[in-house]
Amino acid sequence: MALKAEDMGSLSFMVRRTWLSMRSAISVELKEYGLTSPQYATLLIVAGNPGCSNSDIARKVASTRQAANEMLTALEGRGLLTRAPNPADRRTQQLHITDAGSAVLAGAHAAVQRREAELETGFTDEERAVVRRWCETIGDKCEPGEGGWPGLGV
Amino acid sequence: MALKAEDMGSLSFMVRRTWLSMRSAISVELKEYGLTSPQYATLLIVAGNPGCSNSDIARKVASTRQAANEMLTALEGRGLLTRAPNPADRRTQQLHITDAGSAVLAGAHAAVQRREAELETGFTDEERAVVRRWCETIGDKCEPGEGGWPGLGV
DNA sequence: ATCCTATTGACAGGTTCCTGACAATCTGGC
DNA sequence: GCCAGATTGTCAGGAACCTGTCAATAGGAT
Repeated sequence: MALKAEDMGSLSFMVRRTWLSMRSAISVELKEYGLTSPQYATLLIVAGNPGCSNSDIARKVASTRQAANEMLTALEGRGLLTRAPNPADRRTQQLHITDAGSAVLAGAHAAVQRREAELETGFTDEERAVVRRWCETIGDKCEPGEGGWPGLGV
Repeated sequence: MALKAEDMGSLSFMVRRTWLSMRSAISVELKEYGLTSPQYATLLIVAGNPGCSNSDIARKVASTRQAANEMLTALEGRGLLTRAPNPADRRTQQLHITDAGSAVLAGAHAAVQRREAELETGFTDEERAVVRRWCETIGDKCEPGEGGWPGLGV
């Protein structure tokens, strides 16, 4: 089935709108945990990658070191994660989630998983796989320079 | 093929990263037109919907009236679009793209279409259709209240 | 040992989003 | 005609992104 011209208004427009919609919907779920979508995602990454750095976070979400820094500063300020100097590299800080952070994340994660599962009902495993491959591939191609990402997973 | 648990870190995380990546890549293309991705998308909507309102823009991109207002204020300030009172509804303003806006948009659109076509190489028409339907459906389900969007197209 | 390039985290200022609130207006029900 | 609820655009303040810049550090080449 060929796509109509007007369906191709803009790919990035389509993705942006999907993101803004999901962010709003997920924010409703996260509100009771005092988190926003980006904060939740950041805690998820740190929990899954103990010892990772500010730059690692920025790379994983395809944002800037500055944006990651601000996010981490706020989460550290709330006691949800800690930053410690990396003895092996004095430029770098190592991130670890705190007990408080883990507790918040556990509840938030369940809520987000439930809501996202709802959103994706009606799609087959194959369709879901196509979407994931599309997102990963497109994201890779957007990266400046060679090679891919450190993986789609958090 | 069943998806692995770790592939399901978070759907919204995946979409967010795709958006941030595309935004960055498209910004490179738009730079010479003095536009950002959101500005480009807004001009595209106004060009395709002469007379639409601030709230129409907000709905079409799934953002807030305030966000749309700020975007439009900036574009109006640069002479790329105009706002005029709507004689049929004194609450509402009608948006129209200017000649300067159309000129900028024409060049920008060609550049974005080219780059987005590059990004999507390697995907079949069917796969592209799956992604579009996924985005539209997910976005619809995120909307509070009943019914769908005013359409995916701009 | 020196030097160059790259990387890191942070600062400053700007853009793009948000929530909450408000006044003006519209619309439908009574 | 009146009124209640909804809609619109805007204000104010905050969160999440960005670019450009800088100092400190790492690592490889010489």
